[in-house]
Amino acid sequence: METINLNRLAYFVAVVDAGSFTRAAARLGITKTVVSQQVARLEADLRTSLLLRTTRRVEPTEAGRLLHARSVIILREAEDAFGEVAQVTTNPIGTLRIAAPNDFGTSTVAPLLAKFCRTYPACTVDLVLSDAKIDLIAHHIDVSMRVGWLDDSSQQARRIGAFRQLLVAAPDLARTISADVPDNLGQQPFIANGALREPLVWHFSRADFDRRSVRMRPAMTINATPGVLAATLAGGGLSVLPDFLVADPLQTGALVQILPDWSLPSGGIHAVYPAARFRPPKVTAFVAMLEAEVKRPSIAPH
Amino acid sequence: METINLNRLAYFVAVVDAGSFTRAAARLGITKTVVSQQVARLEADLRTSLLLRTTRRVEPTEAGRLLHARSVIILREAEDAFGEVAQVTTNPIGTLRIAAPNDFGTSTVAPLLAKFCRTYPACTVDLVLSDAKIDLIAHHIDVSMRVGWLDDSSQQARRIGAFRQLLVAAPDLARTISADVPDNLGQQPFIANGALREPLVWHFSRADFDRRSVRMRPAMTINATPGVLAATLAGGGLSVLPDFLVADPLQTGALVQILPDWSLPSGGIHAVYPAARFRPPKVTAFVAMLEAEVKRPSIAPH
DNA sequence: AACACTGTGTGCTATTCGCTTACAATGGAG
DNA sequence: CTCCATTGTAAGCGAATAGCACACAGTGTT
Repeated sequence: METINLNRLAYFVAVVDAGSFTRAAARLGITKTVVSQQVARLEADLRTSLLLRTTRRVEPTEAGRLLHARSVIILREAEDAFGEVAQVTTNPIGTLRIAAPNDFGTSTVAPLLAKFCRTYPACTVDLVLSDAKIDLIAHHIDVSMRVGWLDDSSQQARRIGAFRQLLVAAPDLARTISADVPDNLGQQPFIANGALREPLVWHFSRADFDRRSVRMRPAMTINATPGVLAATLAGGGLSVLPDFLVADPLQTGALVQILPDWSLPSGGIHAVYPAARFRPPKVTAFVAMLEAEVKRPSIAPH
Repeated sequence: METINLNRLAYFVAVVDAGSFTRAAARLGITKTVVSQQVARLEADLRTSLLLRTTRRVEPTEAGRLLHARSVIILREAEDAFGEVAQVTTNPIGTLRIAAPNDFGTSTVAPLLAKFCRTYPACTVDLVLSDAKIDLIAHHIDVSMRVGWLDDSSQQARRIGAFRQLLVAAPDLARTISADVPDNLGQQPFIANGALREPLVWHFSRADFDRRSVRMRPAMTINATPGVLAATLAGGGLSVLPDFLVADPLQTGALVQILPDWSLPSGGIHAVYPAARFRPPKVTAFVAMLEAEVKRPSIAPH
């Protein structure tokens, strides 16, 4: 069957409800000519007279009454549907699926979710922790947190903060290190992070001009950052860890920063969105909250 | 709120159902370009992304899933509504409201209704008997039977038959009338029909050239034709009655035709429709059946 | 009988629909 | 890893449609 123009239903219903083409046109904000024409076309499409017109009165035929009753329902449902969509597009509401790497997700994102759910009670959150790069669209991810360095990607991303990488060790081990330049660090036991692209070579810099590259000697390799942290806390060796993971241990003294005058390359914290024309408010709200959290002084670069 | 183009819902739903713009376009019989554009406009209207597109996969967003679920319902309801209307427009179905004058309605229309309802079981009939000319539209009349002579009217009419007017009397009275020309009929007792425009002056004609006009002398005036018939059967006088009313009495001998060589003006039997572009099949079916009935030899002009 | 008002027919313009062509992106095959 | 088929989108174009202003015929009221 050929498809029928649904928009004309609204015109037709308006005429029946108003009991007049003129009033319907006024209500719709268009000319009565158009209303007359559109209804006539609807009748032509259906090959039915829907309205019997006098210059004085407009009465629906049996078919007209029938169609009117059903069209009213249809139009109200459509309006409801659009209203519901409008809710989603204007308010933070619905299910927010966040992807994050295990370390950052556990240390920073997960603690924030409680506050987020409290602030936006209409939102439900799904946090998907995974260090693998997953297909945002296939997994219905609204926003993916990426920590480190973005490879070229067509997806839309926004840098919401940065993190420093800190060379740390347990206090007992740290005491044995007296050097104030990175050159000889290769002799120290090092816990390599197998999740990084280049876990062993580190580029130190100081005061914008002093640069040293050091190749570490791995005492052990662990392929997940939280594992590296645990081994480091246990005194297994030096390691390079992001600030957001070691902020607490450093404050409590469970870890000590080695060579604090030297810095390692900083990485970015990014929110990556699937390619979409419009961003749902739930996503914007969450990213804003996370950005504020990330920029809190406790883990901000000094 | 501004109105949203409902037609685009069909495009959007087709894409979600097909899981691909290309397949949706094929199914809709249009180009994928159009589908892409229409969905994009729908998204612009709603200021929401409904679909996340890859060249490989199309996934609906949360808003998209929401809208899809509701749109499917809306579209199916619309299709149902159109189907129901199509029923009414293609089959004799629904309520048929017929207006007819008391005499013709009682003598001819009413007896036919049983057959009509049997032939078209999906039809219900409302027969409105009234000698007054009523507003077809205001009373939701589908077809009005008019017997006699149509005055100028903008409404659509169709002549489905004719009737003769017969000068009749009860047999006892008829025996006292020996004249074979109408000239002296004015001396006979006459039962005038007050429902006619000119109840007393009658124009007789014979053989295409012999014409006489006679003014009758009313022994009584009755303003409803069935009453005139009753009084005539009782021997109250001569009267002029339509053939469809006196067919039976003439056959049984309860009435006798006076001056059978002379004819009185014939009138038409008309079906008058309210002004409408399309005629419902129930109306067409009824008028056809009535026309066949009217043209049956028993009451056809000789 | 004059009049206000209704719905419709008629030109006319702006927007939209739909097609063809061209192109960037993506995932699979070799 | 490269080639290639396929997908969705952009651009340009012609046709159909929506919408307007205007004029007009019919109808009920004053």
